[in-house]
Amino acid sequence: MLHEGDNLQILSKLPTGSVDLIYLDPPFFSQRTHRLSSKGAKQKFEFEDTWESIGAYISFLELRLIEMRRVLKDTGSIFLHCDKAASHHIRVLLDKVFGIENFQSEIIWSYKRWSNSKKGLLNNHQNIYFYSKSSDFKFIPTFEAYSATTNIDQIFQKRERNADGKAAYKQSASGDPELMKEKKGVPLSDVWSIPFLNPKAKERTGYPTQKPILLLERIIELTTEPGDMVLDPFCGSGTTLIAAKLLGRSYLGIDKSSDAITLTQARLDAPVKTRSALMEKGVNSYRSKSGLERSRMEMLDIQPVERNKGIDGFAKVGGQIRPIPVLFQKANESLPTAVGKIVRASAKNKFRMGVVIGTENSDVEIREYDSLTIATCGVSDYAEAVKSLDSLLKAIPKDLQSDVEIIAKEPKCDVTLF
Amino acid sequence: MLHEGDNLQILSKLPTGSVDLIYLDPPFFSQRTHRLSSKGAKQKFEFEDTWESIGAYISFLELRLIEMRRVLKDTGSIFLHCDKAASHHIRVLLDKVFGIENFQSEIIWSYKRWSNSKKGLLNNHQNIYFYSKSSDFKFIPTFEAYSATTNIDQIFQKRERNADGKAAYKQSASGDPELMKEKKGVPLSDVWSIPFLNPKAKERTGYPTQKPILLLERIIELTTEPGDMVLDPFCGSGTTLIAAKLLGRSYLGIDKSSDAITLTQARLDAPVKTRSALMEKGVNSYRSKSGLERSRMEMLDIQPVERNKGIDGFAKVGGQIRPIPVLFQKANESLPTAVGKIVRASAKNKFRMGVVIGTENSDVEIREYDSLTIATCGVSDYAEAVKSLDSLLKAIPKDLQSDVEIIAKEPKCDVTLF
DNA sequence: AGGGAGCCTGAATCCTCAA
DNA sequence: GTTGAGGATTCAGGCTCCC
Repeated sequence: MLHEGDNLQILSKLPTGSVDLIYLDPPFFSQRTHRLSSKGAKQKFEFEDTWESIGAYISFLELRLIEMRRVLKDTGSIFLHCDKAASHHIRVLLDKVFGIENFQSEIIWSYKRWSNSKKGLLNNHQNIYFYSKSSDFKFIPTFEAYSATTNIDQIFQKRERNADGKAAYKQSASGDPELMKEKKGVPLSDVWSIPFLNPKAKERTGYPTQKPILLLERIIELTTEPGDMVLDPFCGSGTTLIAAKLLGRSYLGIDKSSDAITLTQARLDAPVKTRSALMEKGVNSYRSKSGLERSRMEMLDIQPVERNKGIDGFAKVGGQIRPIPVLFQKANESLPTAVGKIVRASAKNKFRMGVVIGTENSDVEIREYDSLTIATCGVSDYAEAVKSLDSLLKAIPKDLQSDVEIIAKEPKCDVTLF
Repeated sequence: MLHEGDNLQILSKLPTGSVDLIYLDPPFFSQRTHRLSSKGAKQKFEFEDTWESIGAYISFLELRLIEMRRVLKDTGSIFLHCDKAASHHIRVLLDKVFGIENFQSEIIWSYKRWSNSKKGLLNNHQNIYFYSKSSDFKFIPTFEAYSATTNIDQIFQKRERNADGKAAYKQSASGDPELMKEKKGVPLSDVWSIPFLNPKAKERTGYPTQKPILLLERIIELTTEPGDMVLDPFCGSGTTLIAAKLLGRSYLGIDKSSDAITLTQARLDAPVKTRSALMEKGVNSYRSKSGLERSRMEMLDIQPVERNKGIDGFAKVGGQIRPIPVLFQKANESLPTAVGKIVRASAKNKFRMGVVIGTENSDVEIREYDSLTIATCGVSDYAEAVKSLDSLLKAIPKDLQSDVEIIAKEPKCDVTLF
C-alpha cells in the first residue's frame, strides 16, 4: 500500500502495534537540494534537505519517531539510515525515544565509490541504527562463511577443559577425536560491504540517494518472516517496498512527493533488480589470481589487474602506477603464447612497452612487436625476479628510458612470501 | 617522553600549540572493569571503566579535550578512538570543542574476531573520530590499490567532454587513445580493514584493549611528518608511542597507571611488532584457490578450506557445513592420487565420508578406504557437475544417507562461470 | 532478580614434526 | 638443515546456569 502525504499525519492514523519492521531513510541533514539529472530520463526527481538548524531537523524526526514507535509491534525493529552529517544527534534521539537498552547495532554500510580526490579520507560508508521495541524482538539468525584464516577442518572437533582448565580437543576412549555434526558459519557482522548503486545500473530509477535492493533485502530477512508488515515512511523511489514484495512481505510506503509515489507504484508493478555479478558474487569472484600470483605481484610492486586476459598488472614507479603492462607466463602456456596475449591486449590501448615474466629462469630479452617493446625475463624466486627486472630496465633502449625508471624494490617484510 | 599521572594535570602544563597529532583511546564507557587474565602472564593489567552516568563521563572527557585543543598546533589533528557505547555523545562533544567545521571523518576500524554467537549482529567495528584544529591541517595524501573491478587498462586513457557535453576517451589525430603518464591509485577510504590483535600474537603485552601497531602507524603517517610531535594522553600499553618511534616521530605519553608506564617504557626499549602474514599481506594471501575453483565451489555450495592440501572444502546441507570433505582432482594429478590425498587428510580427523570430483566425466563410484567412504564423480561443466553430484548422493550407502542429503542447487546467477 | 562463574566459539597465531 | 603443513592454543563477548 502507498500513501502520498506528510508521514506524520498518515502515521498517526495507523493502528498501534501493527508493524513488524520500519526502515527509514530520511533526509540526511546535508543542507542541500538533491536532484539527479540523468540526461536521458523523462523525469527529474528532487527533494529538499535544507534545515533552519540541527534542532529543527531533530524535532522534525522526533515527532515522527514517536509515532513510529507506537505503530511498531512489541517484537518489531526499526532501522534508521543516515550518514555522518547528523548520525550522532540521531542516535541521541533514538536512545531517547526507543531506550538505550533497545539499541542493537550500529550497522556500517561500506562501499567503494568513484572518487574525486579531496583533502582527507574518502567517505565510503553510511550508518544504519538498529533499535528494537523490546528485548523480545524478532531476529532471524544469519550466518556468513568462515574467514579464510579459520581452521575449519579443526573446529569440527569437539573441545573440553582439562584438569588445568585449559581447552583441548575432546577424545573418545579410543583416542579418536569427536566431531560436531555440523557447523553454521559465523554470525553476520555489523559491517556490510554492499556495492553502491553504480551510475550505470539498470536498477537505477533516476531518483537521487536510491539504495540497492540487496541492502534492504538483508534488513528485511534479518527481522521479518514472510507475511510480516514492513513500513517505510520516507519511501522515495520505493526500494524498501520492492524488496519487501520480492520477499513476500506486506508493505506500506509513505512519501510526500507525488512523483515518488508514482515512481514507486511503477517499480512495484514491474520490479527490476540488477543481476550484477559484483552484487551477487562479491568482489572476490573478480579475483582471478591465486594467492601465489598476488603475493608475487605485491613483492615486485605490481598493481594487479583482474579483468584482462592478457594483462596481470601494471608496473609501479615510486608508488605511481605506469602504463606498462606486466604478464606472467602461465604453467600451461608457452612463452610466445604469453607474449602474443600481452601484445594483443596492449594494442588497443597503445601502451609503448610491456613485460612478460616467464616460468623458467632466462636472460632478459627485448623485442619489438609492432609499436610495442616487450621485455621477457624468467623468475623462479624473488631475488631472481628483482635482478632480472633490474637488468631488464637497464637494457631498455635510450628513448624509452625516461618512461621506465623502475627501481627494483626491497621486499616489504622479512617473511618469505613465496 | 612518558608521564605518570592524571592527564588533565599534565596537559595543563604543556605549552600551547606544541603538538602535531593527538590520538586518544579513552575508556569506552563500557561500565565494567577490563582485565586480561592470561594464565602464564607475570603481570595482570587492569583498568576501570565504570561511571556514575554518561554525563559524568562526558564532563571528564570535556575538560581534557579542551586542554588537548589548546596544546595542538593550528595545523594539528586529533583522532579519538571509541565504540558504540558512547560514540554519539563523544561526537556531540567534539563538535562543541573543535567545531563542526573541523570534523574531517568518522573512521570505521573494521575487523574479524573470534565470535560469540548472540542474538543480533556481531560487533565487528570501532569508531575513530578525526577532527582538525583548523581547515589548514596537515594531511599526507595516501592511496590504496584500485578495486578488483576497476578497468585499470581503461583509466590510463585521457578523457574529455565532447560536443554534447558527454565524457569520452580522448583521441589523437590518428585515432589512437592518449595515455596518462601515471596513476596514483584510489585515495584512502574512511573504512579501514585492519586485523584485530589476535590472542596468540607476539605483539600482545597482556594489557587489555591493546591496539595493533599497524592501526596507529596509519594514523601517524596520515597527519604527521618525521620529527613531528605525537601525543597520547591515555597511552595504556603504549602502542601509539611505539608506532611513533618506529616512524621517527617525537612522542609524549601519559597514563595514570604506573604499571602502564612501566610496560610502555619496556616496549619502547625493545619494540615487538608482530610480523603477521595477515596484517602484512591481507586476508587474500590466504586464499590458495583460483577464481575458477572458488566459483565452482560456490555453485556447488561447498565451504572452501584454505589450509589443507587434501581438502578443498566441506559440503553443505541445508546451509549447514557438514564434516564431509570435498577434493577436486587437479589437472596434473591422477584420480587415485587425489583420492590418496583426501584419505590421508581425513584419517586423523575421522571423517566418515568424502567426495572427490574428477576432471573427466565419469559415473559415480563409491569405495571404502579404511573407515572412510569416498565417492568419486567427474565433471566438465556445471550442468554435469550438478547431475553427477546428485546421482553420487543417490548412490551412497544406506547407513550414510542421513549424513549427506545434499540437494544439488540451482546456479545462483546466469553467468557461466566455467 | 541480580550478580558472578563458567561455557562455547572461531580468528589467528604459535609451534611441532614430517618430508 | 629447511620448509611448510597442519595440530595446538589463546581469549573476550555473550550466553546460560547457579547461587
